[in-house]
Parts: sequence; structure tokens; C-alpha cells
Amino acid sequence: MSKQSIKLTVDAVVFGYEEGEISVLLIKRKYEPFKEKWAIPGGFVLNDESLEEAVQRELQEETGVKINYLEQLYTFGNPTRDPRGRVVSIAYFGLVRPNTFKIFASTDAAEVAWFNINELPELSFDHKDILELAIKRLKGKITYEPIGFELLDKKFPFSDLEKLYTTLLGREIDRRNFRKKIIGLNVLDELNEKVSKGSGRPANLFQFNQKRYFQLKKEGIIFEI
Amino acid sequence: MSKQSIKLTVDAVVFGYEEGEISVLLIKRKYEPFKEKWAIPGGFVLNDESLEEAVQRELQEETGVKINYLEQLYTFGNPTRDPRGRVVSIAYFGLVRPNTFKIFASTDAAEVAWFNINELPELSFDHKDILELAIKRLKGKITYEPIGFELLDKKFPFSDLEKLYTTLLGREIDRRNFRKKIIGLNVLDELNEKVSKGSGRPANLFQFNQKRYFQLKKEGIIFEI
DNA sequence: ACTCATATGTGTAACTTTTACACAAAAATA
DNA sequence: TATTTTTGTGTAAAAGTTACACATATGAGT
Repeated sequence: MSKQSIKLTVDAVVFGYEEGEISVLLIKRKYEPFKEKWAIPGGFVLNDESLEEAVQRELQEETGVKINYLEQLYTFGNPTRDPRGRVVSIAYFGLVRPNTFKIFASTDAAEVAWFNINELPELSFDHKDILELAIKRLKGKITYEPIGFELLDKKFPFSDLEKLYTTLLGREIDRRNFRKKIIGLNVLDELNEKVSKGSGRPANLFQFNQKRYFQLKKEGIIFEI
Repeated sequence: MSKQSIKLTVDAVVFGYEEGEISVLLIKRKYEPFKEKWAIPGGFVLNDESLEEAVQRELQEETGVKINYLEQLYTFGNPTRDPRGRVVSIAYFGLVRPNTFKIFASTDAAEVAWFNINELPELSFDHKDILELAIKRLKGKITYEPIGFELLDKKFPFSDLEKLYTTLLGREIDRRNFRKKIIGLNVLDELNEKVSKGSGRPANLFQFNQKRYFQLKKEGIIFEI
């Protein structure tokens, strides 16, 4: 039996949301292979760091992003997925509020940019597969975990939440029923603050109450939309 | 930056079901570390095989089991999880019908045995965490994917299915409502065969129709219990 | 300051789904 | 042949989901 020589990387599909558009963070590779091609940020895992640490480090290095919500997505191990040899990649899935920092390219990245998930460029390696799986997971997960709030401002008008769900679910939602349902879940605090964007009646602001969510979860009450 | 020296293993949590009990397949380790301790079957990934091939090969080698249903569970990468050094393990989750083969120990395994998931021995490495996650996944997944059928005989009386769900969900089910629901899903074929085990009215046999399931899935009709 | 356009906020009735519940039929056993 | 055991089946109440329209609060235009 030949000695194992497999390299390990982590990759992070980071989603952001702004004004009705779901975007994903990509970098333009500075080096071969796939030099000048767009790719999901990521890189080799160091010997003594955990996988999550590796993801956070690579994201910080390449893009300047500090992640808000992070979870493991899937491990891609096809023997031919990397032309350099056997490289297994553990893909993560992250959510951020894009307006809370400035992105910048460095180390392996020549450029960093947000791409609308419906207008993606050609991607390196098997990153198209990874991204598709991540999109599927995001769209699926918002109906049974309250991860959507990680994409919105801490305080948000109800219409933002509604628009996010409309976008992710890809269909119209009845405004009244949606509001009833969400309010009924009992995980939102209604604040005494109003915000008015342009014309129209000013909206009340809401805030996700994570503590209450965990409490309810512990009691076996499930979040479901 | 020091050169990466991380080893990669796969581990497989294999579940079986018989007579109202969910069991998991474990091996007793023949070598250090954790010599003579029970562990989930698995081993090092070879350079040129896919991760799934590695799982199937290790299972075959160590236990004689050919898996029926296999999916990736999670990747465990805590830097201290293996005393030999940095070993990242990609855990899989499998389902089999235990009565379709004989298990036997070989290569790294001194013994192989089925353990009821409620009466587990002490386990090696972080295998307790892996197993707990797998059990959680199994219990969760049966409500929205028809994987329960992978644990039953191809032809089964309705009561077998009901008992499986009772066991996995950990609560009583209304027999009539359950039957109505499952029949309503339209994925079972009712056969013209009866089986009688002991006393009582003989039961009709049913069979899962995978083709119909995929058809319905494609049409957006979801399996849900 | 008045009118118009725009976005927010709210209740009820029809419909669908889920739950609760009991007894007859077919076979084995005593 | 009476008793026990397991299978097989319908209906009514309750809960949840869906469809649907108008008043309110602001900004913009005149």
C-alpha cells in the first residue's frame, strides 16, 4: 500500500443579501491553476488549526470578511477535482451582512467581488458544484432554521424579511399570512422604532430574538415556514 | 509555512433494523491506538479512490458488509481527535438489511457486532460524537426522505413500517392515521401476497416503489410524515 | 395645502389537513 | 368452538392554511 499523499483544503461559500438580491463572494485567483479565473475563497488547512479556524483565516486573508454564520456544507473528494493532484476540500457555507465591512483582495486573490447568484461567472475546479449545493442548502434551510436573519440588518422592517423569503423561495408570498406566521413563531421583538425609506407609510422595526428561539427550540417547538 | 501533513480517513456509521430494534455496526480494534476498544468501521483513504469507494472498501474488508444506502454525514477535523497526529475523518451514514448477509471480522477488526443504539459500548476516538450525530440524522431524516424502506425487507407488512417509525420517532403513532398518510403518499405498491407471523390476521405485503417516488419528487411533491 | 402615489398594517371566512377514536375480519391457540 | 391476537377500515372535530380588500401613514408633485 502506497503512502497516503492527500492534501486538504477548505472552501467557503459566503452569501450576502442586499436590496432583493442574493450574492455570493468570489475571488479571482492570482496563481495557477485556474489563474485569473473566479473561485470560491479557500485554501489549505494548516496542521494545527481546526477546520473552522482554517475557513475563517482564509476568508480573512483573501477577502477581509469576518463571517457571521458558518456551517459545514459537504466534503468534495473526487480524485480528479484538482489538476495539481489529490486534494479533498471541505466546503463551508456562510452568511454575512455585506454592509458591515469592506471587502479587499489579498494573498492568493487578485480580486474579490459579490456576484448575484443568478449571474455567476465560470468557476474554477468543481466550484460550480459546490456553489450549486450551497444555494440549494440555503434555499432549503430558511424554511426550517431561522438563518435568514443573519442576512438582514439587526433591526429590519418586516418587508425586508418578506422580500428575502420571496427571493429565496422564488415565489410570491401572501403578505398578511406570512406576517401572521412569523409573528406566531414568537421569535421577533417588535421595536418602538420606525424607518421610512422613500415614500409610503413608515415601517416598524423588528429584531430577531435568538435567546427566545433557543428557548423554544429546547421546548421542542420548531421553527417552520 | 510548514508542509501540510494531514491524514484522511473515512468512517461509516451503518444502521440496521430487526424486530423493533435499531442497531449499529461496530468493530473491535485489533491494533493501537484504542486496541481492543469498539469503534466505527473505517480507515485511511487511498490516493486514487473516491471517498465513497474508500468507505465501501473499508466496510467490505473489516466487516463483510455491502451497503445499501450511503450518504455523507459530516467531516470531523478537530486537531486532537486522533492521538497519532492530525487525522481528519469524513463520516458516512449507511443503512442495510442485516439479514441479507453474514458479518465477519478481518484486517483491522478483531470482532464485528451489531449494537442496539441504546446500549452502546465505550467508543474509540471521537466516535461517540459521530454516532450521536448519525442517530440524530437518521431520526430526523425519516420524516422527509423515504429512507426507512432501506431498513426493511423489500416486501414488508404495514406493521413493520409502523413499528420502525414508532421506534425511530420514539412515540406511539395512530395506526389508522399513519396508514392513511403513507398510502396517500403514493409510493407503496400493495402486493397480492399475505404473510402471517404467529397468531392474528395475516397481513398484506407492501413494496416501496422507488421509481414512483422519484417521479413524484420531480413533480415537486414531497415525502413528508 | 391639497391630491396622488406608495408602502405598511390588519381580520375573517373557506378550505385543507390533522387528529382522535372503535369495531369487524382473519387467522392461531387453547 | 370460544378466546386471543393482529390486521384493516371511516368519520367527525379540531387545527392549520389559504385567499382576499381596505384603511393608514408618509413623501412627491402641483
